Amino acid sequence: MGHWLMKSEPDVFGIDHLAARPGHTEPWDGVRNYQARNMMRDQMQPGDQAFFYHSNCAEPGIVGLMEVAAPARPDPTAFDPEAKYFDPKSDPENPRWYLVDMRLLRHLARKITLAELRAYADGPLADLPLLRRGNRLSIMPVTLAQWDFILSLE
DNA sequence: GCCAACGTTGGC
DNA sequence: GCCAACGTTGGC
Repeated sequence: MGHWLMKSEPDVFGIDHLAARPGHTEPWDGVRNYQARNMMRDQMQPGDQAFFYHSNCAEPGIVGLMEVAAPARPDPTAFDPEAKYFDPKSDPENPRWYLVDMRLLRHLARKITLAELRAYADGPLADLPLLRRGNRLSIMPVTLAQWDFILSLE
């Protein structure tokens, strides 16, 4: 089973938005980065778990746990001229963008902030992409050791 | 709001 | 294939 970290801006789609969805499940659409797409399309499997990370907000951090609810599929918003993330170069016959459906497992008992994670950047979290300078990946792999360590902070 | 870092685009 | 220009991300 794989482990991941997925960013979302709480003002746009935060953990409470996910909690309010039917089945606590939502298509993780709008990802328009090839590295992130490749991870969703090629590596993420149903049952994989992911941290829900709030980005671009006053206190960024991990706020919940999710699981992959269904295998990757083409992102339909790429085909919709009305959609914010419409991409005319994505052809339904040869889709450019993919998504996975994510289900909320639970909120964390407390937010584990980016500042707190940084305290371990020279230790157990040395290789966590989130802590690398200039990191902009919205989806990234987390090793089992990193996963367990972060959860132990809760 | 600022701005560093990064990915993408497109001219050549 | 190079690389400058541009747009976006995201912490602060």
